Amino acid sequence: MAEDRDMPVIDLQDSGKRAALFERIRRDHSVEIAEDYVELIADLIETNGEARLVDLADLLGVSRPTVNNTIQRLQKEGYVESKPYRSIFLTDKGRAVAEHARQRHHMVLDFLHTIGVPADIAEADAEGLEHHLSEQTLDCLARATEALKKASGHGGNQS
Amino acid sequence: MAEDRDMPVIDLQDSGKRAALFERIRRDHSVEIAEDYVELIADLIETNGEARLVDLADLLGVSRPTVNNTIQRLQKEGYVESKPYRSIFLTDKGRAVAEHARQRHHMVLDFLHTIGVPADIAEADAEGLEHHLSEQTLDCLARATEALKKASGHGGNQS
DNA sequence: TCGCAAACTTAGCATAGGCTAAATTTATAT
DNA sequence: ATATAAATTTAGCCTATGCTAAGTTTGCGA
Repeated sequence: MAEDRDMPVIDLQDSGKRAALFERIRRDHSVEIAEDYVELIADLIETNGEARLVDLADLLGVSRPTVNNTIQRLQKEGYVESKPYRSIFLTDKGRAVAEHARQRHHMVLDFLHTIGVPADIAEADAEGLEHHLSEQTLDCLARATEALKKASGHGGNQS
Repeated sequence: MAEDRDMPVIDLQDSGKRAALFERIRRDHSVEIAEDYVELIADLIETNGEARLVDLADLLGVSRPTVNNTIQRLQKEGYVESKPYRSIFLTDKGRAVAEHARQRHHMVLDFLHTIGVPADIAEADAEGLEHHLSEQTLDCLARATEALKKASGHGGNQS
């Protein structure tokens, strides 16, 4: 009744559900960059005392104007604060996001190391994975990591 | 020597390495959509006998013109073939990508289920995660999944 | 067969993120 | 104190992905 054509076997009635998944992916993309920036700004402030545009550009591997653009967006969205020609600071919102991102990053990394992924590959993959984990999954991942550590811990190392 | 300013504590010498990670992320984005489309086209062909633009649009939750645009890009890049006003087919290259994507999808889903993520959340997260796993990590993930199944299932349902 | 509805395409627009080149501001060093 | 270098911003461009509205084409049913 919902389909006028030839009633395909695939679940087109449920397309709304499936579509929602992809919608989340698209939404996530806009958040990913915010997280990467904010996390990096937090790192820079912690280690350097301040976050300069030029350092962000170098570390992210993009041009200065690109960073400038993004910082202005992040400022509009309330993650960062900065006055013209001055360095960049996090808002409370930004700090919260950075903290959260860092936790996820560490957890993913810990997991990847535990399952035997070489450090450099783990670093690279974590960067991509960390933005796509729900709280639920993060939770389960932590438990699984513990389980695996215990399992391999007192028997020895897995190959 | 490399830094003219005040020699920050963070590893700016190594910014090239870090930048490369983010570069990969950015590159991945353009591939993600291709994979999603191609995977879905394969599904539709398998279940319906053909992949229509209108079904892709419904399932992806985007407008028809958007699908049309993307299909034209994918055609230029050699993943799909289609003549005007006709349905969409995969090239060999497209089929290979679809197969690969599907394998990763199943593996990620299997893993998430194994660590106890509820099915609907697993579906949603898998959609985001599956594009960011290197071969190495995929391999380790498969082994970890087996290990966890064995550990938790040795009284139960494991084949 | 021929009209109408569904499917597809085109046109025109918006936003995000990328770039280079050219201002502009800030900071430094002589 | 001021020229110059470094950092930041502005301007203008590009591509990808999204949208709506308005054409085309296809194909089905009366």
